[in-house]
Amino acid sequence: MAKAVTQKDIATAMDVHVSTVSRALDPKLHVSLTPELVARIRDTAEKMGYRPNRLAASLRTKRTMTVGLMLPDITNTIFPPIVRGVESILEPLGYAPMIVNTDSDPNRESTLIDVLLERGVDGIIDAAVRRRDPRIVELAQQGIPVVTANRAVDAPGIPSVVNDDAGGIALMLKYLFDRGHRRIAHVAGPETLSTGRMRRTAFDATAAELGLEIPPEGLAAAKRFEEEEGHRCAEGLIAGGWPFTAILCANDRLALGVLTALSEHGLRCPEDVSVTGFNDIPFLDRIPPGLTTMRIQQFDVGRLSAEILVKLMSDPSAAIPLTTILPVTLVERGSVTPPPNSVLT
Amino acid sequence: MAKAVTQKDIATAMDVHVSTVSRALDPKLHVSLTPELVARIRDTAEKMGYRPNRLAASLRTKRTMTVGLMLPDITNTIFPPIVRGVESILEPLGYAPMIVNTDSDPNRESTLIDVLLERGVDGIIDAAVRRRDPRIVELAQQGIPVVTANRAVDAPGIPSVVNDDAGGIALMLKYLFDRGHRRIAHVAGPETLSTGRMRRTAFDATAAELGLEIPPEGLAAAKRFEEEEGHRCAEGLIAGGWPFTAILCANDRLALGVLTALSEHGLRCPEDVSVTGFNDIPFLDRIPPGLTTMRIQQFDVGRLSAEILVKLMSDPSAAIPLTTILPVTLVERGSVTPPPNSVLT
DNA sequence: CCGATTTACGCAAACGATTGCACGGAGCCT
DNA sequence: AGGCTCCGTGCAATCGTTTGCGTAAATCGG
Repeated sequence: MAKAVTQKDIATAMDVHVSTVSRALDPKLHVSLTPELVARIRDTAEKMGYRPNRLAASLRTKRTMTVGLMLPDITNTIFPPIVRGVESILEPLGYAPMIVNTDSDPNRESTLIDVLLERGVDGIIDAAVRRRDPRIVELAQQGIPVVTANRAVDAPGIPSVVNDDAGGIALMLKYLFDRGHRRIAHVAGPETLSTGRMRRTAFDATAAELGLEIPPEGLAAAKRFEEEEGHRCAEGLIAGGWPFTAILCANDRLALGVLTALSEHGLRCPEDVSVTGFNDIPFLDRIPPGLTTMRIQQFDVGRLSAEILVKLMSDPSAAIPLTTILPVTLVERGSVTPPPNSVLT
Repeated sequence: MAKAVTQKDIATAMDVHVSTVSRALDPKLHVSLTPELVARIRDTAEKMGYRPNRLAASLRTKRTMTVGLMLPDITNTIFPPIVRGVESILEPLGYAPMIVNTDSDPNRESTLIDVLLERGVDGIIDAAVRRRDPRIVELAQQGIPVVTANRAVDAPGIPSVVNDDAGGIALMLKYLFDRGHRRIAHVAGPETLSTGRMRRTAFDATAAELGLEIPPEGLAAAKRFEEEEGHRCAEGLIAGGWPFTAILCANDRLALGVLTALSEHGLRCPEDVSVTGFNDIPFLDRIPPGLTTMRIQQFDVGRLSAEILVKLMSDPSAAIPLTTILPVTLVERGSVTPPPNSVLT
């Protein structure tokens, strides 16, 4: 930083007190000042190229106008839209997000929380939260504004903005059922994440509701939401020997891994096996056979969680919706057809 | 923030002066202190749950240990890896990046620079820079450490880390040439970006070198690096009537748009027209027919620009490589074959 | 026209950490 | 043994803004 112009410089230049300058520059003008003086101060400030020093202000006010945004990994395509959604609310209000990537590592997560705290963030949006996440719960209890995005923590009390995981899976399973599938396998996500858990639970519940008997060989659980895990799980399902006609996957990346595994085994999708995903990640429409999936609204997840955080930061005791669930929509593509020997056809 | 423990609290608790505490907590111990005292101070600090207040320190030292990272749009898949590369260098050194998205809008860019400056960033990595970008040049001249990533500005003096755009295009064009293509069209990127310009220039130069005559109808220029623009340009090329056998695109997204347009016109890739891209974005390998493209090393672009910025920040007069060019590698996939009536076949 | 408000601004103390300088005491040299 | 050096620590200013309080001058009511 070069020769920074300070309020004091303006004050001496105009022969008024620095506090007067500070008040004149206050956008909301909390104190009565001659409009004429305010105008003069403001434009000499402009002329002198004054740029407020937020650090000094923050030191005094205890507010940095910064919020921490915790992500598992920004290179995962579902997160950038969340970032933009958060930004869309925060930026106009003068807040700036400070983004960190936890790599889904609890140790890193803890370290990064410290980093955010040292920098004095006014609040945290956590999109990397795990179902059991004592550290973040502790923060919330200490009164630090926290909201989780895309995922939720098991402990109550922390506001979250999530997608309708349960509803989406139920809808998808029924969709497959309606098309004649009865032996439907499931590649579940990590049990440690609310998304993985919710979707798995919804699958089980809906299967029961539909009177489907899914044997253990029809269920596989991924350790991470990654293609390789989808691949591995599909291998397991195939090896299991249960003659499934469809595989409902907990997310798109798992489904992509599943598709790879199927084709390696000479199984075609959708002719031999139908496959479905969840999220509708970018470019999915261009990847054959066109994965039928559940579209989620990531931008809105970011937007709403930022809105809630802002409320929380301005009034810690405000009435806040504890859980906000965003609707999902089924997008049909080419990866689902009636099963080979459908009961319907 | 709750009841923050300060150095003064530690000082009174231990009956020493706050300056002593400050010195004891200094990781590099600039001043001689009894090791035993240092140890005692450090662990009572630990016990009391002391967390340094970086704001206060920054106010005094004029260093925030924060760097601005300017991106056009984080949802564009080539940028997240840059972010991670930057982070890989900065985080261990105690720096935190502050990410902003310019949406390629010069006004937003200028506003966001102010935001970064107000927050006192120690330096800026600009991956959103345009060829003509007076504001960023001005900053650099004022002595603010700046390095551009992935792109460069036309004015000299600002260090940049870029991919071998020229070499990559030359290689790609020769690759097509070697496979028998002689009528090769080009969908160029925006002239306002160094990447668009460099690639276009390299195309022209290499074509000349190979003795290819590319008529105006064989050249189209996209306004943005987006699918729709690729589509539009392809329409133009087709309408132009020049019987090209291949289209070399300035980047993958343009190429994807081109592919769409071709298929809309009943032209198959690669049977009727070969197409190539640049960047090798995620999932490209799974999109038919498998785009042959130039892989760039985005993580390293981020990593190296951060390394250079750090050097620049610690010693403004250090000898810095002004232009760092990273190698690119051709990845062959299915979108290129010899032309229908190849001179070679 | 005088006392009570209100208005418009100055004063100075914070916020928490850093750092040049001062200073008392211990150890060294001659 | 006296003076000098150096070592370890305290003192106080400083970074740039904000804000409670104080106080002159302006305004108002009667």
